[in-house]
Amino acid sequence: MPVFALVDCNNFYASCEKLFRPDLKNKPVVVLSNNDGCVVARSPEAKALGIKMAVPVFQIREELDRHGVVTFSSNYALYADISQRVMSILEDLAPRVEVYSIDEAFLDLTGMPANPSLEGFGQLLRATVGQWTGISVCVGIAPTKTLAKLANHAAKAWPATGGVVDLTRKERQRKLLALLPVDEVWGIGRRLKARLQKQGIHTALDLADADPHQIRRQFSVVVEKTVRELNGTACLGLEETPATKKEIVCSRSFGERITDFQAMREAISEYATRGAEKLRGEQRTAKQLTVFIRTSQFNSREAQYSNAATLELVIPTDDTRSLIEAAHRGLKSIWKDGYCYAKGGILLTDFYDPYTFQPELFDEARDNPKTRQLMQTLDQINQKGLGRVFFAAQGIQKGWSMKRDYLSPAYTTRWSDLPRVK
DNA sequence: TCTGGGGTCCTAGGACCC
DNA sequence: TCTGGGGTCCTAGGACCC
Repeated sequence: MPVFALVDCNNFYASCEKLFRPDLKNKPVVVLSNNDGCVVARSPEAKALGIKMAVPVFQIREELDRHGVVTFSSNYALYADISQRVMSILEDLAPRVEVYSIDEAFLDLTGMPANPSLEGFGQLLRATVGQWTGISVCVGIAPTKTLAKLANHAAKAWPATGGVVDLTRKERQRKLLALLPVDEVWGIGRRLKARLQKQGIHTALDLADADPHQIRRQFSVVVEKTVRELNGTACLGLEETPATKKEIVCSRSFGERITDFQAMREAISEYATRGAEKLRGEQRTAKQLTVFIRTSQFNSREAQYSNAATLELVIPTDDTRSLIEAAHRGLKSIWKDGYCYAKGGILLTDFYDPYTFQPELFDEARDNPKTRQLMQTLDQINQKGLGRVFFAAQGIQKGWSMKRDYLSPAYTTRWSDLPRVK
């Protein structure tokens, strides 16, 4: 029987911020999304105050102030760095690891001796990660990934479990499933919940007991697999090597609304540049680029407009200049004056390996060793942080760039920001 | 005034082919 | 009168995840 463990960091972003601020111990802390828009992480103290996940900040500003909640803008570089430390500890302790997201990993514990118990092993993971990084994690153990997710949920919800739940036994599985609403199940979101409820399926156990064939007919193979996984049949395996990306998106809400073409052109150039960097990081080239712009979907009093243009490049490329140029052409074709734009971005698709693309006979091949060298040099300079080199099209003023009013220092990635011990 | 960003997978329907 | 059927590829849209 396969055995999976899901290790999930508790309140990850909020915990990262607290690591370097001992003065915030026992204080409520929240972390905001890009642009300081919504709440995306809460410390236990903030949860206890009843602050909800994903709520727009402007709606609870007064509440945050009243309770002295400390707010942080997302500091992605910091979280990624801490995440790496946690993951490398897991990789040392477990035979096979799938890094599933910035704050969770699946482990394959199949064949692991039951002595010390699986639960004991879970405790070892918790203790080691806690001691070496200061991040607290919970562990769920079960014969399928979907059940391991639920076990982890239980470990978080009930402190009496000591942060580890072993759900390898059938009776325990059914006992837990009966307690959980169906939308706690991995893969069941808002829409599916509503549709399932119409059929009298309310708890995770109801879903486990549904007929898989009928579920497939009425919903999809995905939901069918979920039903089987809830019954202990593993349909999803451990994926150690990350699948190669099929698309890359760079998109942001603007700090201030954009109304003039020149500013939008700068923003789109910036996204095309970021996209090209990501592409080179993945060692891929792209043959398609989509530009999109939109007004705010939340403001019903403003005139609404949203549009996208997809361009085919002559040859697949990772050259920032070609991608900026294509993005400009696309933007020009969809731009309309007179709207207050709230968001824009680019999407790269149709990927190839560099060097392996066969151009058509008359394609003009701009992709040559010199371009490649130029881009490499550019990336190296920017990685070293020697004062960023950038394209004039990206602009200098950047009134549209995102709001990050409560950003913490780069404690772990910038020398000048290292925390001091007095 | 102020509402995230980056992904994946599946399905249905149309175009096209033999 | 009666106008195939099956396969593949593409795209748009829906749903979900963290």
